[in-house]
Amino acid sequence: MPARHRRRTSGADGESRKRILDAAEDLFAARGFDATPTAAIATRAEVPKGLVFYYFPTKESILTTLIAERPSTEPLDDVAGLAVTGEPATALVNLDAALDRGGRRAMRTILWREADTHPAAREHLRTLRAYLQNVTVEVLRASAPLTAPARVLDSCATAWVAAMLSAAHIDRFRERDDRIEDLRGVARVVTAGLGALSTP
Amino acid sequence: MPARHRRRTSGADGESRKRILDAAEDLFAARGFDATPTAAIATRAEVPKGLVFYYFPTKESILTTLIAERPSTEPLDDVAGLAVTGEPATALVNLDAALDRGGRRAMRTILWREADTHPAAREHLRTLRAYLQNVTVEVLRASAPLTAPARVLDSCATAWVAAMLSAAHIDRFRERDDRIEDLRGVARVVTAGLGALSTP
Amino acid sequence: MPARHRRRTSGADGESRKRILDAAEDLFAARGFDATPTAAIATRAEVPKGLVFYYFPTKESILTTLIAERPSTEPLDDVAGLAVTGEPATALVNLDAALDRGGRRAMRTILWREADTHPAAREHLRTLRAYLQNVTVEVLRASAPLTAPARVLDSCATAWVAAMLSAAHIDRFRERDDRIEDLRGVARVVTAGLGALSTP
Amino acid sequence: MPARHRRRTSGADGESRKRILDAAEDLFAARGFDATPTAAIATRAEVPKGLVFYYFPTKESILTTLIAERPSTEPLDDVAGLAVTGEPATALVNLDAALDRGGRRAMRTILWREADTHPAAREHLRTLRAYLQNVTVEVLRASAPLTAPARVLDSCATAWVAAMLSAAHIDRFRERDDRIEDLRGVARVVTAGLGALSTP
DNA sequence: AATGAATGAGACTTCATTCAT
DNA sequence: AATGAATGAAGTCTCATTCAT
Repeated sequence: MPARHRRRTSGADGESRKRILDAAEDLFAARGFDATPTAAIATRAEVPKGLVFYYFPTKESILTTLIAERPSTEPLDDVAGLAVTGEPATALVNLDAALDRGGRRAMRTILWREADTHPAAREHLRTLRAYLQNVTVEVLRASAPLTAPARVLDSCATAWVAAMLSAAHIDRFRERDDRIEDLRGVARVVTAGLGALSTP
Repeated sequence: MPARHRRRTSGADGESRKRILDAAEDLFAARGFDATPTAAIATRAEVPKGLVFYYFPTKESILTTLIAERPSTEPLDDVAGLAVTGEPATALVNLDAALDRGGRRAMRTILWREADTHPAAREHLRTLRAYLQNVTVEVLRASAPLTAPARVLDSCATAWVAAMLSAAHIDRFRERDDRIEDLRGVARVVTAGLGALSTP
Repeated sequence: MPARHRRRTSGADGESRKRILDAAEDLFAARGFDATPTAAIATRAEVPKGLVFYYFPTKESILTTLIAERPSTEPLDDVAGLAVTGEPATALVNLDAALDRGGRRAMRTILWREADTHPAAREHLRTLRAYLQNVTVEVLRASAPLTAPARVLDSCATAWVAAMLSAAHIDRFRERDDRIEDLRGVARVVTAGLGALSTP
Repeated sequence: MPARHRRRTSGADGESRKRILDAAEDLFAARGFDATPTAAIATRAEVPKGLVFYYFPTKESILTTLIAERPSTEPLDDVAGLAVTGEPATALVNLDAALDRGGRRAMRTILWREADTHPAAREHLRTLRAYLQNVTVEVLRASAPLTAPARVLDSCATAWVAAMLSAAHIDRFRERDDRIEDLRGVARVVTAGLGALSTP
């Protein structure tokens, strides 16, 4: 006997809509988009099946909405605050922590998994990468004592972004502590490299 | 009008089996496992639908077989040969090229996409990562003129592996040339860092 | 040209579900469970194929539901009323007629055919047999003038139940009239035996 | 890797044929005809799949052959020997034992299960029933001291055949000992009835 | 705005049977 | 006489989506 959904007096408007998106985010991340039936989304959201299609014309549009409305990383409002003058390595690690704090783990999983198939995800990823690169350059510039050529700064940022993304995505099955320890080491190497390639 | 398959008298042995695996590899990489119907595999392999299940009891087992039989990266038989004494940055870039040459791009795409859902893929990825880390350490040791503490070498390798994987996987939608240019820069930073953190 | 089903707005509640069970009952009885495609059930029920699985998650569950919901024999509400004092043979024949009237022929066919393979059917059959045995004992006790030892009554009931089941199941391919004629003879023998083994 | 069947030097001719029939008999009895794939028959017979169709043009013909060649009950060669003058009840129980000894349990299971769908099985069952009826009459006539009218003898035989078939088929899920105990009781009732309805 | 029965295309898989060797 | 790869029709089941209420 299917659990009747008592006519939800829709506390705040759009309450159901949010529940649907929440459910979809969880399920898409856990099983993948293709392997998630809309019926499962409705069940987990505790709304009737029909309501899903009332809010979203297609299953695809649930994904699109998720990508559009739920940032994988909140824009950092105080990049300068992350800098630690004279200790760029610490600053980099801070940056990773701040980004990790701000974002939605599930959304990142979804974005990468679906990037091959859904242009919106691909596009989002491109933007994200560029943003990370810029922020990293900023943090390094504000923290490193020396002047480095733009190209060197860029390469350092590329290395660090790769390390962060690797830790978050590729190494997502490893223990969190191990990943952070690895990141510290990489930060040291990158900033040492930055120092060596800068003019005093 | 369905293309009748004239009874293919198994020209070479295992010919059909190979065709099926080839087709699956291509399609899984292009659309993802879930989005690839077994019928599409049969069509692309130019074998009748039933034959797919003659060789592989389930769709899942096609994926498992692919992961077991088709290495994402051939083991490098001459790691030492990649070293360039005194020029570790060049050596690193060589390493990336060698790995890229040896492996199957499609398999890598598949492995990462399905890692969340298929344990076999996850396991394979773990092994791959460890292998890359080891090889990178070897190459650096053989190329760098100075003695670096093990921890530093490890961190450098971690950084480089992250860069290679990033370039191959995360940045797979960018132009190939751009990615290689980026890798060169990262190699320079990493080796500079290695030098700075080593004892002369 | 596939018969489009105009969207049947569930006239009476559970209407479609009943149609599906009806169709399944007929077809399972006629061809057997294994030989009945779910598509045939849908066609006969005049519902779209998908609806069958909306109501029943698996084909097996259609059978289980049938066994659970559709009695092969209605419980007799007036056993005493079947008794004919002094004429136990007549009473026995009455009993058979009453049971035959109350029950669903198709369900019995299904139950016996699937008993080897479906535990639910086997269990149901066991219960049915015990019920028939009890009812027969009651009818005999109420109709026979003499006092018979419990063991004798039991054996008479066993004989009669065997005869009824044989007539209904094993001899189901013979003419109905022949079977009834046979039953009358058996009733006479059994009650004569009962008389002979009773104390006056 | 499929178990290669070493080219059986076909010890006695028809060895494979027998193995196939044996396997089919077991499997049809256990799972039913429809639920038994020809591949399973080949596997259990330890012959290659193709060989099944070398000996039998269709799956159906395996069943037909089984029914034609493998009697569910061997014809009793010494019916008279079963009689026990003056103790018809004992004689009846002897008869059941003799029949049970002679026959193939599996074949009986198959025959009843497939009777609804396969005419050959139905026909065989009809013949079997008639045979049992005749033999029972013979045994009773040879054992009972009194002369009974033919109709009474017939009814007694019908009752006994029903009891035997019930015990063998309908009660096949009960304990064997219980069934035999029941049969003894029924034999007593039937012979008592026979006595009561006979003229001295 | 909300609901859940209804719909049918299509997915994976099974299997009797064929046939070149 | 024997073999096992090949074939395709058909079966069970899933699911996005529609729609009357």
